[in-house]
Amino acid sequence: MGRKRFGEMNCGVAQALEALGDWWTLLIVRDAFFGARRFGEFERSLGIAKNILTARLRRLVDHGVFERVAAGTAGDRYEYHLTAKGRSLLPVLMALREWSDEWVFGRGHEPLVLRERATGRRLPRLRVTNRDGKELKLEDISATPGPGASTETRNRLARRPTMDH
Amino acid sequence: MGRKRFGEMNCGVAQALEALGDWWTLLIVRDAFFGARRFGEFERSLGIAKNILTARLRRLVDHGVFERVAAGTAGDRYEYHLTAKGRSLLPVLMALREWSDEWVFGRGHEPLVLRERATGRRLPRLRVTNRDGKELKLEDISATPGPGASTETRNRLARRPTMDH
DNA sequence: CTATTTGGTTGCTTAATGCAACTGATTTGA
DNA sequence: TCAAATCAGTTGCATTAAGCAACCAAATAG
Repeated sequence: MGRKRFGEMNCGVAQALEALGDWWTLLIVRDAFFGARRFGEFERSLGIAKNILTARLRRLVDHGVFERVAAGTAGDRYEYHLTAKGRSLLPVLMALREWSDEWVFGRGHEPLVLRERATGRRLPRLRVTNRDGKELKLEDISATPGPGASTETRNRLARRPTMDH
Repeated sequence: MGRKRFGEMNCGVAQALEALGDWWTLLIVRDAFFGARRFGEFERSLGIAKNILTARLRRLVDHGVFERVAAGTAGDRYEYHLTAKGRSLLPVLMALREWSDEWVFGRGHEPLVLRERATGRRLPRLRVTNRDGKELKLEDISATPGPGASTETRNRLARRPTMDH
C-alpha cells in the first residue's frame, strides 16, 4: 500500500519531510552543497543506485530544490543546480551535522570543521534564541496558531499551549 | 536487498539520518516536543500503524533519543520521554519548519507561530552566522577536516576546499 | 573507428510499509 | 460484579519502495 505521504498535513516539519524525507535525499543536497552538480558525481560520491538517484533528483527538481540545466556545448548532458529554495536548506543541514557532532561523534571527534572563509574562524553553533539573542530551551517556547493554521492545528494548540507540556 | 544504512559514513548529516531519517521518525519527535508521551498519543496524533510506531520508538530508544519509563502505579504502562539528546533536536525541527514556512506555505500562511513564552514575542529565524553575528551564505563558508576526519573525508576536502564550488 | 564515459532505463529480487486482526493485561462503567 | 473498553503492543499478509545488475543511446577519447 505504499508509504503514506505527509503532503496534507498542516505542519511545517511534515511538509519539509514530504519534500526531503526520502532516504538519500538530504545526502544528495549535502553533496550539492559541497559542489556536486552532475549525475555521475552524486552517484560516485554516494554509492547510490542509478534508478534511485534518477527518482530522487526528479523529485527534488519537482519540488524546486534543484534546477536541471543543460550543460556543455551540446547533447543531453545536464547539471543539477541548487535553487534559492535548495540553498536555504543550509540551516537544516547545519543543524543535523551539529547534532551528530555533539551526540554521535562527540566533541573533539567531529569529521568536519566549518569556518568563515574570509577569516578562517570557526562558525558558532546554531542557536534558538529570543530577539535579544538569549538562547531558549524547549520550555521557554510557546506555539500559537499562525495565519495558515487549520482547525485541527488550532484545536491541538488549544489543548497544548506550550511546547514542554 | 533492503535499504543501505548510513552508519559507516564519516559525515554528520549521514549519522543524523541514520538515527532520524526513517519515515515518521522526525514527526514522532515533533509530537514529543508538543508533549506527547504515550504510545497511544503518538498513534492517534500521527495516524501511524502500530507496528511501525513500535519499531520507530524502539529505534529511537536504542539511539538514546527517547527513554522508556514505567508510568502509572502498576502494570506494563510506559511513557516515552525525550532525553537531552532528543531535546537537542530543537534546532533541527526549527530549521525544517522555517524552511517550509518560507518555501512551502509562504510568508503569511504559516500554520504555527512560535513565541518566547515569557514575553509572547515571536522568535527570530535561525541564522547561520560568524562569531560577530553576521549571517553567512553558502559561499562564505569553507570546510576543513576535523579531528575525527577519515582519510576519505580528508581527500574529499582536499579536492573541494570550499562549500560553494 | 573502436573503447570508454555519461546519463540514464528496464527487470528482477529483497526489504520496508500499511492494514487488519488478535492478545493479554488493566481500567471503566452499569 | 461482570461486561465493555482502553492500552500497548504482536503477528500475518498484501503492496510498495529500495538495491542490484544488465542494458542502451549519444558523446567523447584514444
